[in-house]
Amino acid sequence: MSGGRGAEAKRLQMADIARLAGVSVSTVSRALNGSKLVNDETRDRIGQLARSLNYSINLGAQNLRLQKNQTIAVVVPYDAQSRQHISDPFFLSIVGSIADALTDRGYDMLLSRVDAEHLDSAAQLFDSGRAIGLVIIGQWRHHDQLNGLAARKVPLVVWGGQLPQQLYCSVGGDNVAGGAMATGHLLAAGRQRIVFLGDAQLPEVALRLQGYRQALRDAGLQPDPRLELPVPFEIVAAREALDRLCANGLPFDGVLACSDLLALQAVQAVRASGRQVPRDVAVVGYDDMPVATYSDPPLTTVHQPVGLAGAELVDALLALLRGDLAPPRTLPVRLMVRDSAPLHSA
Amino acid sequence: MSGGRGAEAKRLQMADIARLAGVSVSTVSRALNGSKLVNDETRDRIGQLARSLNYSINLGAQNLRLQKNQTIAVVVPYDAQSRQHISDPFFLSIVGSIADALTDRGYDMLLSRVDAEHLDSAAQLFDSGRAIGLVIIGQWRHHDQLNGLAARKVPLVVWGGQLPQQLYCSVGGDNVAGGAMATGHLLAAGRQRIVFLGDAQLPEVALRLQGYRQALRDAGLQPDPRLELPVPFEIVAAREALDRLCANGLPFDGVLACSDLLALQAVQAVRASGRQVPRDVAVVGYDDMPVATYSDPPLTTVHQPVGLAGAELVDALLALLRGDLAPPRTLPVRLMVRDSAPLHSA
DNA sequence: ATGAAAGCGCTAACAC
DNA sequence: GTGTTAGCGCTTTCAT
Repeated sequence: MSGGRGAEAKRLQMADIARLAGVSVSTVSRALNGSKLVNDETRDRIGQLARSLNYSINLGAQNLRLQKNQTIAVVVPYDAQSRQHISDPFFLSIVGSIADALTDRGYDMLLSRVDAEHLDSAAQLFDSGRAIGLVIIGQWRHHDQLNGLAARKVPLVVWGGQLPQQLYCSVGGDNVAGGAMATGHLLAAGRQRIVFLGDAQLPEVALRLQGYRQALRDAGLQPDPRLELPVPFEIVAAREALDRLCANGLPFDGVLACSDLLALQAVQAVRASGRQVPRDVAVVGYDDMPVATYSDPPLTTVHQPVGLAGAELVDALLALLRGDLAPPRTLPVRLMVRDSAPLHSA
Repeated sequence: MSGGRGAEAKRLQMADIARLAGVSVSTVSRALNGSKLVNDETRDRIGQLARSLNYSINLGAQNLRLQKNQTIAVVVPYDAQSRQHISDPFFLSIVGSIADALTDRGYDMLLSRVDAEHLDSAAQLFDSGRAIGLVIIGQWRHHDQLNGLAARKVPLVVWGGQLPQQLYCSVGGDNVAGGAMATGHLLAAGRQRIVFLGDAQLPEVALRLQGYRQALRDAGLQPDPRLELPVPFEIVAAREALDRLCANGLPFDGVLACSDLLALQAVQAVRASGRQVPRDVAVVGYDDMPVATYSDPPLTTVHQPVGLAGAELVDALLALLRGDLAPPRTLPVRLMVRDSAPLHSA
């Protein structure tokens, strides 16, 4: 044990059970694994004994011997520069969803954080045999690193957008459709100058931006680069950028934000500049986290299928591990229309 | 294209590196562990080789040999009856906080879900050597089971309330103070008939209820049992209970809810019954999740030190593992006053 | 400075 | 049916 001398009794092992039961270790092993080869009476007796002593087969040893392992690593990257912690409700929800899916399927989940600039360091979890596969939450700026891992045959699945030249399996919401849908809604509500909030260096955001631009063009409008604001996910910095936007006099009457929290910051910034939501500026969020339904105003937002996400990610990874093909998967999103951007403004 | 045939490529191991480097496994082992006994040149050469082949020491085998393990299990109980998943933002946040603390200290985190009615089944993670210690989120209805584990010397720390006759180490917010603080605030705001929302079978809730009652008595009021509503954490069922409360004609002008989401359900139920918040009914929440600052109205709520929680839980567990004493710890909470229950009503 | 060999706790041939 | 034995991939005496 790494620590724990203290009150710690030496851990019980199979040999102890064997001695107490008056049989050999093999018999105990067989008994505890429910082998038919062992006498019913003996098996029961050994089972009882083990249970009464809270003995449980050492999984480390068992895995080593059996060359198996049921652990999947779930990797939540963090921003090393801002020392940012896991906090965005969306990441946390998706972790919960994956935890449920893995539990249902009988796998263990190792939750791991890695520097977003070195996503490929996550491979160490696989190389060391710590986990048999990886679920990585987000591509961040390192599509290339993920491709590198896939080229090395590291079994991984990534929550994120589907990109050209992609060697790994991604599962994500339909970001292009989401961006287009949200923008289309704002346009239908009569908004013409729509701000896009999000760092397009992140693939998911880039795809949403693409949908946004397409929707504008479809409406005969020319995207205005000044309205595309590369705010970070980090809330405080985002707010500052928003305040600058509101202060600089550039007119806008709609906002499409790449997360609900970002959208709510936009609401506050707009209000701080003396305008109203949705009257003067309609705001659309992204993710549809619980906060969106309770906020003031409730957010029109693009719903991401978080509940499904865990199962899809896990099933794709398990397919990969079986040697099956796991094509990237784009999950449907839908627009939840609420008061921050109603269809018919008052 | 999602590459990845099955587990084809036989995993690299130390013997392979040894062969390629023309040395013995012992030397490779020493080299990779930075032993001074091996020639500098050889060590570097082996290091390079290993790195270039993405070889990483098999941790399962290493742990078995070294009798060590750096894995902590974090257990998030779930309600088996309602098949409820990890969803309350508070649980998710605290998991994030623990993940950060464990990462900082160099431990791995195994995220595990167990049936809340069988918390003691979490011990299996320890008995099987899967983890060297447990962090359990919440006592639920099974203080007794947790005591049982502690009596068995299972190294565990529990997020929850401090109870009499407690054999295990708990870390939690000051629930009595939180309940009293919130109630005192409502009283100071002139509210007299305050509903308490929460299932007092859960120790944390029971302690908050105790604080609530005490605050009432301190104000010369007699707690009215009809105002103590044992709503579940589960949102839909809670809402139904709230609607019934609003319908049954029992007058009340304040609400203390045991989570922010519960508080927001209360807001909606009150509004659905034709009354206003906070004018007719002031509402106080618990936890101070992000939703509380953005909601309509922003919630007055008891702030729990989630950021601290992870570090406190982990440090307590590590102390236990060192054989040190880990006394239960009650963390300070504070009231965040916002519009759902202002001090001075309009 | 390096190698051979024993063994961590377990399972699975292969005996009997 | 049950015991004996040989490893799973690694570290570490103990030799050299």
